[in-house]
Amino acid sequence: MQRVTIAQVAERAGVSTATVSRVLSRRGQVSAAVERKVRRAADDLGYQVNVIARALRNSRTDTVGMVVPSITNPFFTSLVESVEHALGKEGKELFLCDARSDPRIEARRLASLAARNVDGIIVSPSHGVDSRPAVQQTADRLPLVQLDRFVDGTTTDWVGVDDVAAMRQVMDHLHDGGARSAAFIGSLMTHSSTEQRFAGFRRRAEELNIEVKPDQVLLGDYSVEWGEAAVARLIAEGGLPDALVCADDLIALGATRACRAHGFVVPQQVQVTGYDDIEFSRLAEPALTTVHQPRDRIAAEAVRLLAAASLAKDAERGPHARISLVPTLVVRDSTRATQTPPDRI
Amino acid sequence: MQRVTIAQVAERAGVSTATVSRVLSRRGQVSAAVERKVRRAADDLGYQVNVIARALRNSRTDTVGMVVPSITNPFFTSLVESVEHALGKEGKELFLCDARSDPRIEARRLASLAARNVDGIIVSPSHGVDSRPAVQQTADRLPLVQLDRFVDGTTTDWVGVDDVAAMRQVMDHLHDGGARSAAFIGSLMTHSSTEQRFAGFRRRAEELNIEVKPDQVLLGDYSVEWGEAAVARLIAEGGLPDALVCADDLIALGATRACRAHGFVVPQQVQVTGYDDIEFSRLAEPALTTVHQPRDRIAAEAVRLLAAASLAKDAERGPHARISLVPTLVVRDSTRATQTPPDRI
DNA sequence: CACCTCAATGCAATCGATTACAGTCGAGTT
DNA sequence: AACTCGACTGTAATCGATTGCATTGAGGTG
Repeated sequence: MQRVTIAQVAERAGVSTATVSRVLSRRGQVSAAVERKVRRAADDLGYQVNVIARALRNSRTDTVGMVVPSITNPFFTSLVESVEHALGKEGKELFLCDARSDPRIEARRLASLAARNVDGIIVSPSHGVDSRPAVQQTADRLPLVQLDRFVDGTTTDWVGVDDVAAMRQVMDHLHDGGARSAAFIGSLMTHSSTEQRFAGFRRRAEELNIEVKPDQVLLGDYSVEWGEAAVARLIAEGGLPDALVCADDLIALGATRACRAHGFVVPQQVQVTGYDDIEFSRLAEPALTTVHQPRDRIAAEAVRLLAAASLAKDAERGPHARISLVPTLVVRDSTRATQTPPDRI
Repeated sequence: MQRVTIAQVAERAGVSTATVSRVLSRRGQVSAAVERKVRRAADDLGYQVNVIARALRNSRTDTVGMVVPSITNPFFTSLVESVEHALGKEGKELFLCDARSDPRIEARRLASLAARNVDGIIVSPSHGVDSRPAVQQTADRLPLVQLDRFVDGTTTDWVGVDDVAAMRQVMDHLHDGGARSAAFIGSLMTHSSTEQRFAGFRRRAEELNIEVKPDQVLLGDYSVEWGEAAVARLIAEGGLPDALVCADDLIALGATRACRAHGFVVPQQVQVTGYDDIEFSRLAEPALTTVHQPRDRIAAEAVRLLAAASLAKDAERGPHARISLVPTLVVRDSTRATQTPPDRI
């Protein structure tokens, strides 16, 4: 159970700990003969560096921390996977934390990551406002990149997609399919992502002359249940519009399900769109039209930014980057294809 | 950017580092006046312990490592969430790793966790045989609990569900619904979970006199795609049996989808069952009948075992525990309820 | 042959927090 | 008054790996 230390390897090889360290970390000059002896001894004893001790000395851990609002949301899960993959190429590891969509838990996680001397942090903040203190404070102490969502009024690097451009594509597509009225189902405006998506939705709706009744903008949270509840409410309060634009796929899946449960045919009577392109969106009945986020690109950019920030020490930190990538619309069966003759033109 | 150390706090408070440490870690006697001074100084400077240094000294990190085959599989994701929750109550944190279903990556992760001095490891091994060396080796060095799946021939603690009992429930239910023949769609027999589930399936099928054609046992992997492919193959090779018993929900979702795509009505013409009860199983069309795993219980037991193992030092490690919990069948719409008169009796 | 250079190696300090041990001091005992 | 006890506090060692500086010695130069 007790671990093998560098001192034991040194003794066995008949050299000093300094030499062992030089061999094992490939720094400094060591004669071939000694190198062989040391490696031999290390292998025999099954030596493994103590990452903790090394980290203390080097104040580098080769570990990046990541905090997401919810690990059960498939979008974040696959984002995490992409990030881990990107980090792997740099020989770094990922320390993943779930904030349970609670800014207080999020703050604890961030503090804990900082205390662990991670080399940098990637965070998708849980709340557009309440997450600010913790995020800003953490960003002051070490490299930090916000992903997908961002906190209002913070100055850190950010990588995400252009929600407004995405919504323009969605609306154009729905319009092509004959939609003349639409509802928006999102989360409370406490996430930048909902804000942006709603802004894009509203602007393009106006331009295309698609009607959006004030009481058909429903805000809850990112969950299947909320999608179901929102549709139930719409139906109870006067019926469905031509299209339901949802701020994420979970909501859209719930919405679709509720439509069908209430006897509405998707997409003939109501078109439904999602956002994120999680795996299950393709399995729904009907398969969901949604916005595909380029997760690998997002992850790669985030990792690149972190690496850059680690190099540029304190003083010389330049202005922060805001990288927004262009997402693509994935047309499936929950909307009407352009070819389909619209119902009422 | 540079961190505040205990020495700076000590200087500011006009005491020694020892005293500061005693105050901050609530150990040893310190007069009220001094305590106040120290806390004051610590707050003023925004002191935060350096977890790395503490870990080096104490050789405890209050961190548990967890390795799962795939973080994109919703079952594991929710298991992770449960574990994190259970650990939180003990003031411990979770370091999560994804093995990408590859025993080699898994081995690297395990080694890396050990090098980081985690206090214990929870692993759901990727492979029933190839994972052995790494798992056993790691278990020899620190407390380790296997979750859900386990590796053949290892002697470590394990927590999971009684797959055989679960399959008995599944088969009884299908039989009640009139099934007289069935196919099994699972992963290759490289996971203990598939093995156990198949064993339970086969045994109960015999007892109930349900026909299982040898070529209707299809083994692939835990994925939606495989479920789809397997059904396509069954149809091509002579048609579907009365029931499709799937080793997990992803497979079942794919299978259901394929059935419908080929014009088979579920559950009237084919009954389908899953395993795990992931969230999306309830959203499928039709909603999936599946086996619910008591994730919170599993997680709690695992955490308890780890804590126990950490206490009992080396020598006195008793025999290893194998805890199997009883899962429950969740009947939804992809099978025929008992009441429904079977088609052909 | 005296002296210099440079590769190879060892010594010891260092990272930051914890803690065994020792010293100080005031109050209580005899 | 001398002594004991215990509450506080400080000194310094410790965890394990890394690294600046010093040392050694072989080979080269004038």
